[in-house]
Amino acid sequence: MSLRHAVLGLLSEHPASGYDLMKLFESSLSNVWPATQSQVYGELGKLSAAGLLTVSAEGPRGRKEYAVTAAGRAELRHWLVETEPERVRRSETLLRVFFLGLLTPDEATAFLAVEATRAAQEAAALRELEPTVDPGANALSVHGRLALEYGLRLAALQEEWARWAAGQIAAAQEAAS
Amino acid sequence: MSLRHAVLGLLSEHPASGYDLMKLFESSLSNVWPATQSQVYGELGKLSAAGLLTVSAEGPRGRKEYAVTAAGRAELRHWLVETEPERVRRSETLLRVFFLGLLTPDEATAFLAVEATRAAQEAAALRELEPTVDPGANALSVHGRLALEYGLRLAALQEEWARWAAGQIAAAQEAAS
DNA sequence: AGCCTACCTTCCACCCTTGACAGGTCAACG
DNA sequence: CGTTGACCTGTCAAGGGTGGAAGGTAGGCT
Repeated sequence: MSLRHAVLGLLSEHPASGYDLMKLFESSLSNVWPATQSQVYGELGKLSAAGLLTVSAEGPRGRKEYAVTAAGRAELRHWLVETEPERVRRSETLLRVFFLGLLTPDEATAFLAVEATRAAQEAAALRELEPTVDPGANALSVHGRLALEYGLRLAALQEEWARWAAGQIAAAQEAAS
Repeated sequence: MSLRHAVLGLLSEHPASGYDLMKLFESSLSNVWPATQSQVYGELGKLSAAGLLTVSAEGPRGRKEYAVTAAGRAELRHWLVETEPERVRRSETLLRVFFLGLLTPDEATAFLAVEATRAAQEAAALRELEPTVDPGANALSVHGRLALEYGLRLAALQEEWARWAAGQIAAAQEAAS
């Protein structure tokens, strides 16, 4: 349901083709809302059928450039201001944590260790992304920095938590013996 | 794809009916992996057809109690030890953050303020859940505590981040004027 | 005895997401 | 001139998640 708004939002900066949008998704937005190409093209079709987008230009290879209409901007604004974001937290990792008791303590701590290093790697990857986000570039990147910071903090949290949890398991093991 | 493992995991503690499972989901697991009743019953059917579960007892109102088979335990273990958890981070809130530039600074900070109070409320709700998780009760609750701690830390992170982000926007606004 | 509530299962229709496939065109380089 | 690679759009099947509706039974309370 939010993909449509992601597309509207990206196009509100400047008109683009489906192909362009895919690149935008891959570069910046993929971390918060991944999308496949079939989804993007499908959504462009639906949005223009609904009058929220128009084909603003046609290029070389059948390229169609879409631009947001007034109705599209209104919808985007409506979404941002008057609707509540849906928060479904579904974490396969945490689901596994619930069942860690089915493993031996060693296996469980190993799992958490993997989790910790993974979080560290992700933090490193995000830090490499940091200079990419040029402060003055466009309005999107300004707020992209905020999202990036969130990602960094989250990765740090995950690493610390995983280490702490491994410690908890080790402590419980000692208490039992 | 993980719902099947959530069901297997819950049943590995003790046998239960679909109705029982729904209550378990609502009480503990819903925070990390929500499920609807249609999903649960469907999954029970598929799992017993696949031989990972058996009907261990039949009760009053057509109640069927399912128990994990040896194959089911093997599958559960396989999932825990030999497969990688899927990590798709899809956050509608962060998606909106990317497009906060379409709002006035005041509207944007208001959005973040809502986010901060929401995180605080969630933390409070989780803290109320804390005594529910009895340390010695069952193997599941031991690790449930770990998941709960994660939730608490995450909520704290979200609140702090939202306040920080609001500050960033205010600072940018001042710099511009 | 009768009713209400909790118990308990099952089916269906819709949407989003994924992944794969299909197909076509322009530009540049050797 | 021919091939390669980047560009560009589109369709389809399958699967998971959501929400709602339907339908029926046991136990307890008045």
